[in-house]
Amino acid sequence: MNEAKLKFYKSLGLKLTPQRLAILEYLENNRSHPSAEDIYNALKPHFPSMSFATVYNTLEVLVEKGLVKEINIESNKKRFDAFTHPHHHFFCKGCKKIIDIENNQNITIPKELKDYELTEFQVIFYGFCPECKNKRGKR
Amino acid sequence: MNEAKLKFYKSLGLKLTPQRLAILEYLENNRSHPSAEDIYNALKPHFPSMSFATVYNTLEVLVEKGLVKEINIESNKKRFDAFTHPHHHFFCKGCKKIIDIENNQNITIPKELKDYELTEFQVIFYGFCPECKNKRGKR
DNA sequence: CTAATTGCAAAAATTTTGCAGGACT
DNA sequence: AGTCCTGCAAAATTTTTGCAATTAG
Repeated sequence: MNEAKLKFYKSLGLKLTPQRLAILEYLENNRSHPSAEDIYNALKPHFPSMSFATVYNTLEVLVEKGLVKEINIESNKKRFDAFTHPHHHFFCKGCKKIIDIENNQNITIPKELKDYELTEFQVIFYGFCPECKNKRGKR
Repeated sequence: MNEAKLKFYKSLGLKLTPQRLAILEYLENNRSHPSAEDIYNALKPHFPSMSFATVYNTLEVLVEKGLVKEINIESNKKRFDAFTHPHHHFFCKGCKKIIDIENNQNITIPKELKDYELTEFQVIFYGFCPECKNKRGKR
């Protein structure tokens, strides 16, 4: 991670512990939208003493600071995304893969939300990726 | 529940136990997108012996048969919706309320999904409902 | 009558919490 | 040095499972 980024993180009041940096870096280099467990498993070899609590604590802080987004698509499992520009997602119902969709979508703000405060929206596409589509065969 | 509906449910090969009927009816008369626990709590007074397993089993069957949809918006909690026509949702980050959005949205199918099987999509709007908006005050 | 469904209790999966010791600034 | 962070273990939350007893068709 470069100097500028380090400074930026410090400016948010974050202590830059090795574990925290590793989690951030892992997320930034990884567009697979990993779960807390994925992150834990990936980093465990490098930080044998690291605990789940640290992963969860760190993710919570990163989400608070807006550096990471929480994705709730897969049932009962949070997944995390360090790509924070507005974008959409495709969820494969077979292998649970999530891919980023960067198309612009022309969303109409519903009149029902007139008196609401709207902070963001996203489109989620569901279906089967090419591999899973083939595995299930024709129907 | 009327005759025609009962016949329809039977035609799907579903045994119509009192618990199952109560769950279905509760969902059909309720657009709050309840969780399994909400359903359990609502029906407990009428079926003191009913267990969580029954609620979960029933919901699973109803989802399989396409009578109910599972909604994964709130982190780590499944919610259920008997309104199965395609529609969108608003999620209040304050009180966790989910409301239906029935606007048509002109979604562009992304070219990234060319070789994918697309089964459905939905737009999720996030923000604060009028009550929660006021509670948090201006910022 | 038979297979499907229920209820119970235990287990699984994921996330949260309290606290003591340790590390970052 | 002081505060924030880590690691551990226990708890909390939600969902799933195994199995014996019951019930709908």
